[in-house]
Order: sequence, then C-alpha cells, then structure tokens
Amino acid sequence: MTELEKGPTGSRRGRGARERIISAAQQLFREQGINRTGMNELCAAAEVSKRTVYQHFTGKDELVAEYLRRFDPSVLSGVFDRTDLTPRERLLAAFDVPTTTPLCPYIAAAVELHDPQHPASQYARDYKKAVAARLADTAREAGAADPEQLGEQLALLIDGAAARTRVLDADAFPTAAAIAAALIDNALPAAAGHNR
Amino acid sequence: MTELEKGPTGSRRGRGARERIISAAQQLFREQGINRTGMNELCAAAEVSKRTVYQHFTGKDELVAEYLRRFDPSVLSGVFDRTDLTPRERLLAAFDVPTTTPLCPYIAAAVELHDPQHPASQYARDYKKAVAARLADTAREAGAADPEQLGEQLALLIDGAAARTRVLDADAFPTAAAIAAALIDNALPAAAGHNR
DNA sequence: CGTTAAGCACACAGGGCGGTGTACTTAACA
DNA sequence: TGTTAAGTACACCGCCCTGTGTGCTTAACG
Repeated sequence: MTELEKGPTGSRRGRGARERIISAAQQLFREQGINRTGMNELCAAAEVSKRTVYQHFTGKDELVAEYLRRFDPSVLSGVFDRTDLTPRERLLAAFDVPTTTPLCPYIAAAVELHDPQHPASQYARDYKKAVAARLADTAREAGAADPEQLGEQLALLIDGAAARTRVLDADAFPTAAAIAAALIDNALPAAAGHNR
Repeated sequence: MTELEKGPTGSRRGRGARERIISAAQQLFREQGINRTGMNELCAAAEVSKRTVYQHFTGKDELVAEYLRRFDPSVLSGVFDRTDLTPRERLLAAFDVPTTTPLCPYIAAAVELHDPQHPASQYARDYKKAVAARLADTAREAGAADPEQLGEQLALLIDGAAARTRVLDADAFPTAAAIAAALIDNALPAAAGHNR
C-alpha cells in the first residue's frame, strides 16, 4: 500500500505509537469484537498510554474506522493480482480462505456498530462494493456473459460463507466454492478453454 | 422522550408482564441490537417494572435466549407448510422476504454476543441447522439428486443475502433467488417442467 | 548543548450498564 | 372476605466504559 501517509502528523519523529495502536486494534477488534474491546485493554496491548491514543485519534469511532481502512484482506490484494492463475481460477481462489479467519470484519462492524451513518459502516459498504467490482472485472476477463451479475453473485457467496461460518462455527467456504464453480461454469461460454 | 427511562405509566398494567417483556424484546433487540438495548429502556417499552423482569428472567442473557427462541420467522415457518406450492416453488419462496426485515436475528446475535457458548448462540446454531434440514427435506421432495447439499447451499444463500443486505443497506435477496433458481434447476432432473 | 514535541503515568470525571433490596399495592380466586 | 401471587416504585450497588487534566520524561534534531 502507500507508505506515504503516516497519519495526520506525518512526522518522522516519535516512537511509532500510532502503528502499535492500529496493530493492536487489528488484533483485538478482530478477536474479541469492537464493543467488547475497551480502550484501556487496547492501550495495554499496544503498550501505549491512554493519553497518546487520544492524541492520535479523536475517539474510539475514528480508531474503528481506521481499523477497517487499514485492514488489508489477503483475499482482495492477494488473489486478484495473481498472474499465475487464469481468471477463472482467480475467481475460485477467492474462496480459499484460511480457516483462522473468524468473520469478515466489515460484516462484524456493520452489525456491531448498528449505525449505517458511522464512518466505519460507510467504509464497509464501499469495501463490499469494491470487492464485487473486482470480481466483476475478473469475470469480464474470464469472458462471462454478464460480469456484473456474476461478480455480485460471487460476492454474495463470500458473505454467505462468512456469516454462516460465524454462526455455525464450521467452515462454510467449501460449500460456497462449489456454488461458485457451478455459477462460473454456467456463465462462461462452454467452449472456453479452462482445465476441468 | 425524557420520560423514557421510567417504568409503567403510573396506571397498573396488571398481569401478563412476561408477554409484554418478550414482545418489547422482540422489537428493541431487533431494531437496535442487543448490546445497544439497556434493561431500563426495555422495561420502559414493556411498561413493566424492572423488578418484574428479573422475577421472570434470571438475567439479560436468558431474556436474549428467549427472544431468539420465540422469534417466529414468518417467512420460513410459513413457507414450508404451504401445500399450494410445488416443492420447487417452496424452495424459491424462501427468498421472498419482506424488505422490512433488517437482518436475520440469529446472525446478529452470534456477532453481537461473540460467545459460541452463550445459550442464544447455541440456539442460533440449532436454528440454522434446522432451516437447512427443512430445505433439504423440501429438496428431496422436489426430487433433487443430492438434497442435503442443495439444502445447505440454499441456506448459505439466504445467509449471504441477509448479511449483504445489512452491510450494503440494499436488498440482496433477488440476487440470491436468482442463484437459487440456477442451483435448483441444476439439481433437479432436467425433464421436469418446473411443475410438480 | 538546548529546544521541541512525542509519549507517559495516573487519577478522575461522568455516565450507562446489569442487577438488587425493600417495602408497598393490587388482582384473582377460593 | 381473606389469602396469595403478581406487579410496582425507586433508590442504590458495583462495575466498566469512554474520555480528560495535569504534570512529567525522554528521544530526536539543529
């Protein structure tokens, strides 16, 4: 990503408190949820004084938004840029998620915050749309008849697998991948050369 | 507005407090979420004194569990028993949800509580499995080749539509229904003309 | 060096939360 | 009519939460 923006201060000074804060937020918000993670606990994990946190962020809400903004999902960045895969394989690779992943943090944030106006909720929407768009791009590249529709469908499958995995406490991504394969085969011209 | 934090409106409401509590829980937990609904607020909405609530329920956790248990999803329970529809139509009717529905409360509860051991989380799991099972039954009735698989797939689609609707604030069920139709057509013996 | 700002320690405010204690009132029914 | 169970009023507890105020330390850099 961009290593230019290091925050509002953009300073070369300091001992890196901001980064420690964000990385602690990544871990705790993800593992315990946003509402169940207190600022005191977060400060302790980041090895940062509470005062410092509130000098970098106006409040927890801003930190939450930054947490989502900085969350770099291996899915999006890792999968779509793999040139060693065919477009079709890239679409399917989006369903190969490590089982450690508890739940898409964007869904979790939208549910926990429960406020569509919250900056983090808005960012979650943007992100979901971006993923669907990238899926649509790849679908177009693969030669799908209706790439937008296929992208939206695959995005829905990913979200369904994430939600279901969370509720059932059992990996639902294989099921989603199976559906995805069927949809892709339906959408691509049958004569297309892909290994089956 | 300012008087919201008070209990009954002076005039005694008499018996039947328990039902009022549960129905207030249905509304508030669903509209605002579980964590954002305080017991004081709930008492005010139910027009019940706080003491009464804690004579009926040992704590908020038990009330939450009862809330899920009593949640009667008009959609699903109504759909599976409709004898005027063919099995295939019943499977598709599960995706005709009123847009008023904000989010499947079982997913919301699992995310908000964030504890797989919580009674409500366990019930959410049971419910999700039961829905998948009923979908599988109907799929079998419709003559699907692998009913269990189709049931699980359709259940995943429903959850995906619910989650995505919540995050994007836009109805995703039509997309899910389209996928469902494709899956069903793939799974059923092609000879059937979609009628009986 | 000295200056500057990043960071620290820590108490505390203010409020909401879930939950209780206690004494009281009333509806329902035998 | 008397008894009893259901409901009430409301102050109160302890806890944890986000967020501040204040004075101090220390690293970076000219």
